[in-house]
Amino acid sequence: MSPRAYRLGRREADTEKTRARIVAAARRLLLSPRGFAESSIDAVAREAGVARMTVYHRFGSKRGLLQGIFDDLAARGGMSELRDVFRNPDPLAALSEFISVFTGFWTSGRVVIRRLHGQGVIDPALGEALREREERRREGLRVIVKRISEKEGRPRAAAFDDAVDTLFTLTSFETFDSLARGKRRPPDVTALVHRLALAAIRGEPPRGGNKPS
Amino acid sequence: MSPRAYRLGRREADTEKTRARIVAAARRLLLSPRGFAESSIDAVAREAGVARMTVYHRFGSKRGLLQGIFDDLAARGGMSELRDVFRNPDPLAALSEFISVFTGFWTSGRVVIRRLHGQGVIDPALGEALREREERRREGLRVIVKRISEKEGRPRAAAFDDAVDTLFTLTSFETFDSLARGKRRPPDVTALVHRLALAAIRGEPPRGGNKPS
DNA sequence: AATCATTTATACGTACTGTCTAGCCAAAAG
DNA sequence: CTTTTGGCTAGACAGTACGTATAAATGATT
Repeated sequence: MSPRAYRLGRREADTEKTRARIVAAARRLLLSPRGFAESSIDAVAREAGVARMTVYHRFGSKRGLLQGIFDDLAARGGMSELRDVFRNPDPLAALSEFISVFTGFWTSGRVVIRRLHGQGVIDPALGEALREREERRREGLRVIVKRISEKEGRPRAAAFDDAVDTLFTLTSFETFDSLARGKRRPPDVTALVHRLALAAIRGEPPRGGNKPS
Repeated sequence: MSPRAYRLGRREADTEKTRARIVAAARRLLLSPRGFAESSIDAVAREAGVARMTVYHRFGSKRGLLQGIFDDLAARGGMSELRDVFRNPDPLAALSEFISVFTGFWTSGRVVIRRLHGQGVIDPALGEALREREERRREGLRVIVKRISEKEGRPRAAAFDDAVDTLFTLTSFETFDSLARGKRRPPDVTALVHRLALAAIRGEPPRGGNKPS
């Protein structure tokens, strides 16, 4: 009747290893040209050298597995550097670093992130989960923009949201994925985005009488 | 043996009607909250009041159906106005109109386009088909940027590709979809994008010594 | 040695895609 | 009017995938 006390102890390391193996296998399959088509739970389990049921025990569902992959990417992909960014006293420099960090992150898991985002559009629940994680990026940008406007003294009201949302868009994966093509390497993308970002926070109205109709 | 000559004549109108009914039904289902989950071929056929086999006869596969939906959107969504845009002698004004036309297009089919793009990421073949259709947008921007640089005399070499790709990104569905949130209506998005677009073609280097690291 | 959590093996149920075949129907061709 | 043609339909089938249920095997913990 009374359950006996039981801690995993040494076993915990093993279970973490299987979990990692599954995530790694899924990531590998997601990278393949056929992408999602090859990433059935069955295929992932085989690639990881594990039974199909184990995947369900660890992640509950395919959705859970995909969320696990994303979190794994975020953990490895240099997101930890964000702490340092906000320690920078110069907010404009912080913005620069912020952009660099995310360019790096998108680069590190480009194909996988692209597929995850795609699936996030198809599966509303997964999309919501991914969007939740992205909101931290927006929150970070709010802090930076606030500091900039305090320092430079530009307190226009609606302009604040415009600046934040614009920067959020400019630092999004989709923008990166669209710009990083042809001969343009990640640092070049960073430079491009940086220029646009400065234009966005400068907030000057268009001159020359070419108002959008 | 020798097949008799046969033209559809009046029947053609009927077949076009069924085709339209199927596309409309699919679009309707794609709009529903559950989105793709409810858009099985079977469900589409039922919604259109048509047999499942008919859908296969018309579109060949689910992929074909989705391509059909996209083409249908482009045909209805004001893409025809693009002709007029390029008749505008002032290239900067043309750019303005170009942005407006696409903001309008993205607005008109926002949810459906979002789901199609998502599926385009999952299904490489569909993705290629969609990308092909998008290349016309890039081509149009090349023309506009060329005219601008001729008029304003800014012949920097690499800057040309940068300007085109940046404008392509700024006028993409993803940018629109990211910016059009909260209280921001489509015209506001147009204005935001327009400002950034001008910054992009102006091509000034960032000042103030905040180079991206 | 008893207990517990992880992992496995196997079988089901359900849903969807895509193919095939045979047949129905109305418009076109003769 | 009769025959032909092509779009549409009906039903069955194979293949694949997700998710669930159940019982059992494994090996560390107590």
